Amino acid sequence: MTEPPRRTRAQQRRDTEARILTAARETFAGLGYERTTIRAVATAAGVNAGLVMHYFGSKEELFARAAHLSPHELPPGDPAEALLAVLRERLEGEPVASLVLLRSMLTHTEAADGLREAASEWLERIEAAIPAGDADLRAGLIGAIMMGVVVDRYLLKLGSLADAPADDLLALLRPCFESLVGAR
Amino acid sequence: MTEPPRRTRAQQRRDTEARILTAARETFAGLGYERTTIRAVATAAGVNAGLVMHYFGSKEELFARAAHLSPHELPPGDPAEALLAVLRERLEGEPVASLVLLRSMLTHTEAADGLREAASEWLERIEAAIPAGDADLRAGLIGAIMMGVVVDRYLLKLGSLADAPADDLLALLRPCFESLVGAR
DNA sequence: GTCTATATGTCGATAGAC
DNA sequence: GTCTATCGACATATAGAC
Repeated sequence: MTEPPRRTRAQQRRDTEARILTAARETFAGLGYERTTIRAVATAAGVNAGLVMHYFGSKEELFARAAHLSPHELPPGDPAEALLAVLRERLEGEPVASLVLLRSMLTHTEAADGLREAASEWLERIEAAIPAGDADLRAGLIGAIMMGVVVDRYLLKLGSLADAPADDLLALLRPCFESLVGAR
Repeated sequence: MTEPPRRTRAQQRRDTEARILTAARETFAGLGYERTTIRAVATAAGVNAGLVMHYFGSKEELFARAAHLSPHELPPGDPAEALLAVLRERLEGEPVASLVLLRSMLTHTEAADGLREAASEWLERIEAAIPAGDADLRAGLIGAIMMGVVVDRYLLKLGSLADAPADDLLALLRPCFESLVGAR
């Protein structure tokens, strides 16, 4: 009997799979679903295109795995401040995982669906925290605003949001959130 | 000599070209740049794919012609109310022409550039109307908010913005715009 | 576990018939 | 003015060698 290999085949597989997944996330986040090719992901991960297919089955499956994001909780306490805290997380470090879905949300149905699913649960909680009768509209606007700010800052860079300190943005947005959360 | 044709070749050409352009706008707005094919546009316009190429030269050129939008002015008077008036235009009728650029802004460089170009001129005017020292940030946030609301309402439909009356949305957004426009 | 070779499809673009 | 035919590039996905 020979020495057992220092890394088993299963370990090796998990390793390579993780490398592919990281490369996929970066490529999908950068180029969107249509423009990223299995070949490009494979090259970025240092493996062959066939191997990516062998592990993930299809491009669609690879995207689903790459786009899977852990749901974030809405902290307790004052609703406006809780929302600002969530937005702060999104604004302080570039959220690569979220960008996978955001980049393709307008051109790839599965991305839009995934985002809708994540958002609906989230919107419900915001609604529940808002006393007003038109809580759904207010929650929808809050969601649209947060989406717009993150998309502009990380993907679109239309204005000067890209380089601004998160604190400055949050300070300017606080009155907005307060008025949207506050009762009529 | 025979009777002159009721529609000259030039007229016919302008006619067909317009039909193609309309079909292109709808398809680009609905599917984005990558997923729309010349063939699909041609079929929607009732002509052959070769003819589209013959008239527009390339898919990129067709997109540029379809995406060309007329710049909108910022009305004079109170800045916050002026912005709300502009947003009202966007929220009352589905702006198909704008949606061509918006749909592809995250996945097609030319669309992002076109939007940036249109936005920069626009942001400058908003900045000029804002007294505060951090006018660029405030203007950037206003732009991001308007973008987020329009995208959610017409393309993403995450929440309940899609079916809401424009007046309700504008009423809820007024305090936001006022606080962003107002001096510190 | 990983790679090679290739089947299969679809796209943008070109050339030319009618 | 409009359509037919086709080329060449590149994609996903499959089958199987090593």
